[in-house]
Amino acid sequence: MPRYDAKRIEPKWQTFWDQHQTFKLGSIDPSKQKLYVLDMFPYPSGAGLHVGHPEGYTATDIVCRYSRMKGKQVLHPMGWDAFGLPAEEYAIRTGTHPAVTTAKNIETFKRQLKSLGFSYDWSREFATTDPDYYRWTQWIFLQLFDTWYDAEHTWTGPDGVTRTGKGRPIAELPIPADVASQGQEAVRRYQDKHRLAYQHEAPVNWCPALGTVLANEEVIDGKSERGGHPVERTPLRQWLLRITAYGDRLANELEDLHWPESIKLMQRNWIGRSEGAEVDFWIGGFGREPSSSTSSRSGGRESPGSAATAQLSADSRGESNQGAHAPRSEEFGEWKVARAKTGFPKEPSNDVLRIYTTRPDTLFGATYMVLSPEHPAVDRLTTPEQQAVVDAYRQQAAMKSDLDRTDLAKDKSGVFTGGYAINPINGEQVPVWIADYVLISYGTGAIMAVPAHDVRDCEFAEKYGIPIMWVVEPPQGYEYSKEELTFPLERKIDVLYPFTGEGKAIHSSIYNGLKTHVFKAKITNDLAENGLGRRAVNYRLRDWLFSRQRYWGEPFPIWHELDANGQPTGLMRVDDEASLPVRLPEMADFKPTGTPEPMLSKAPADWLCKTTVDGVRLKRETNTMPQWAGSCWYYLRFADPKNDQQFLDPAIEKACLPVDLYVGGAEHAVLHLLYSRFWHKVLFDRGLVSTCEPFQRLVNQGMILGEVDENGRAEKMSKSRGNVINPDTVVDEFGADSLRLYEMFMGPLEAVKPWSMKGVEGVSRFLARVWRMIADELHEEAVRLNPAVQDVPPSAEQLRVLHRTIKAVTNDIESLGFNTAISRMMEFVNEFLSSEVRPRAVMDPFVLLLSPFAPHLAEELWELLGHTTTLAYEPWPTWDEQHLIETEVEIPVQINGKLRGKVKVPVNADQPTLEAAAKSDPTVASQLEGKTIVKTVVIPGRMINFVVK
RNA sequence: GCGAGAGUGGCGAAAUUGGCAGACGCGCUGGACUUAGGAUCCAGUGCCUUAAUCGGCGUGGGGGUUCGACUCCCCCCUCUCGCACCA
Repeated sequence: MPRYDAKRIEPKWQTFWDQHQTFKLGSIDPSKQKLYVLDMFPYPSGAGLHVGHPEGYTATDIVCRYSRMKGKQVLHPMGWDAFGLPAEEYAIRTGTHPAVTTAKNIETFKRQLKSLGFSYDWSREFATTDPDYYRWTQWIFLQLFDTWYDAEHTWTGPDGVTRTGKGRPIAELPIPADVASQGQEAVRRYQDKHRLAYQHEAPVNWCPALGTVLANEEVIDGKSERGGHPVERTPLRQWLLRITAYGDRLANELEDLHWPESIKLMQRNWIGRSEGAEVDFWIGGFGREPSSSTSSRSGGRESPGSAATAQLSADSRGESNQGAHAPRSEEFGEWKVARAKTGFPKEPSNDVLRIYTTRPDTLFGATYMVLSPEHPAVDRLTTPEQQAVVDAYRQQAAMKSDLDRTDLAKDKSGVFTGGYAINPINGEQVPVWIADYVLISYGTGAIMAVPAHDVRDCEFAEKYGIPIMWVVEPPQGYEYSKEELTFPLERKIDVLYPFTGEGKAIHSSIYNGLKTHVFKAKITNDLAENGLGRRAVNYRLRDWLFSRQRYWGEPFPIWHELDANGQPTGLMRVDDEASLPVRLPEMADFKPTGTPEPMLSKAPADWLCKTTVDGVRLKRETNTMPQWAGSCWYYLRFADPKNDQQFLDPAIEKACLPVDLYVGGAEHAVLHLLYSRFWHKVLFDRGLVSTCEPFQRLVNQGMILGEVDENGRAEKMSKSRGNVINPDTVVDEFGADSLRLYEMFMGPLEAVKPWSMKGVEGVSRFLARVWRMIADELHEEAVRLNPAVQDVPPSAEQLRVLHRTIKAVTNDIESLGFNTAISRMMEFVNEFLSSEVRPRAVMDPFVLLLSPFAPHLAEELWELLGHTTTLAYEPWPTWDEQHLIETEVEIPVQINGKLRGKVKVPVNADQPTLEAAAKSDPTVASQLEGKTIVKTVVIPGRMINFVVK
């Protein structure tokens, strides 16, 4: 009994909290302050809890327990992100239904979390796989399906900021007259094209072994992240969510969030907004008069500023080709005149190639164009002579995954289509190539190539002997250093390299001499005025591929209409709200179909098909949603988890949201955290939530590495390295309080830190010392107070130590500096263990300070100190500066900035007193001997410095 | 390559606005109590020098600002993370 015994104490209090529902949050009182503290809920894997989980969970638990004692209403829930591939993979191997595996894993996780004493309100627990939850996931999908993005709509948000662009009900989508005139079906198809949730056919990463498409981030080096199976590119009709519509708002509204700058930056980069211009290059009725070849051009390589480039000035080049292509030049002139009248069309017409560029100021340097191999104009442009190579190249490109295509270690490749286009700014003919370094999914899928001022274009032009034309003069003093030729990676281009910076325009006709940024604005304007171009914004962000061919995910609440032959018409119906959830059908066979046909296509016919009352045959959508769907909105449901009338009561939403503190790993920086923000904004636009952003403050806990090895290095924990620490064994050996305290004591929450079992022992010893400070360890039979704990008034020094500790611990918790908070409590204990008398008036508040960190031990000691209720809602101790005042302080004495001694002086000693005291110090005196004091710097109560010669 | 962050004892780490570098813990050394110690307690512990003081050197390296720099400025090195043909 006498020793500190976590095994006895911890289950006792865990049972107590359960039975008393100590941490259940009832209805919210709007007059009291609320605090919503959220952990990223775990995927309940078969491996059980990892020591990384309790790191963030302990941090939030400390904040919650502290905040409750400060009188706040704390919402602190926990649940399970339980859909996903691992359970389904396990089902394929063993035949165990994913629901069974999932339930078992949740049970393990819950037992483990409970054993750590976290103060979750377990009455709010749910899993994303619960039909009562995914019912509303499906419902939110229907909201996305029912929404279109009105990019013109201007409105003012709750923050007073005026924004442009808002999601609106599809019923409010204006239908163009020509569509409306074609009847109801045309209108429906038009609407379907504008929904935030839409279907689109595109090449995707298809993994036959896993039987599903994968997101780009789930594919590594052309193989699946899970299992290392090959991934193919296959065009498939898939569901996409129009996240790109929200690109601007997702980027801009990061600004005011209390998030780590690195995460904000990652999101901005991921969204990748760029500004530039779209420009139409004229191709006319191409194919009639293929140009002889590029060799007719002055195909030599020019160096910057050489005579060769001057000779290729816009005018002379125009003339040199005049003869060979006179008819086309005339037509071009006519086209240009027409364009000036009609303006720049919304969609590119068939007689142009529309390109996107961020450097319209380099238009005069465009010596060729590149289309992505999938570009629809390739067929029209390709000449008969080039048809074979073009076809071969396109086929080869189609086989490559995105990752293969973007692999920098590979050479650039491409083929000439035989076709030419005319540069609208100078009437020059430029050859049109196809190359897979141009992606169909970005911009317009076509570029103007300016090898003099773009690294990639330069490499390509070098390889294929395409002329290079300098149109930007680098600023004075710019050095054409050879090293900058390095691209990609270690490969050198040793002839010429591009200048990609800003400078002054050359060889650019009337624009010569303009600075880059001025030129950009001016030419964009000029192009727009002549209907040849327009300002444009692009994003690296792609629409979110939202469907998977797995079983273990949310079914879509969507039906496809079938025609008389049983073929889909492309028209859809939705399940009405009352019929949700669309439950997963029971299935016995989890083997992948082996084709891109979704698993659910093997579902029973009564689930798959039905006929409407008006006789239309319908077939269910058989894709399921990705795992991210459930985690996109779980933080909302926690506020109102049992509501079976709506996904979230608006009054409760206003009272509980947004999340005030969100803690989790940085690995979700551009996935979950971006997807959630997107959904939240859609829900906001549709009036379903009242804030623009879901997570006010975000903190990323740092990864916990394995123990430092003999080389002084620490590596990631992994099964293969055999350095994984199981929280269960730590709890078993040292107790939950020790594990919690250790994980907080290791270092700053956000830092990457190595594990140390010795360190756990250390904090465990500290807790034993706390126990000994208050409990009587010498008494063998019963738990008793240590005789040193007495009902006597504390000394001034004891009060000083107490109040210093209260102040430090309070401030440290506020700033999430848990490691230093713990060290302050250690100092307190070191102090009082050597004290014969430990006044109860000092021990009581100390136990309260300790309670957020080591709640089991604290409750036990609180009881031992004679209290009869839980300390969970005891007022947090406050400090009084009065007690912190010291009468005497030790002041460092420096000579020329070097510490030479220390003197004790009264705290309010004036400068002369201080100087005299300092000079009386023997060491200082001897150092000053024979020297002149030139200056004396005194910071009262801080330090004194003699400057001597 | 681009972007972000970080380099402090043997190890994990502390250090308000520039003001005593190394709090706290681990480890180590010596001692006490012990049949025993992986329990507990006491003392010491940045490095060099010293019997001990004194002294000298110390926050990745080099320069600078200042009475005074882990902290601010410039250059360089190393490590970690993220992105990686987005025109």
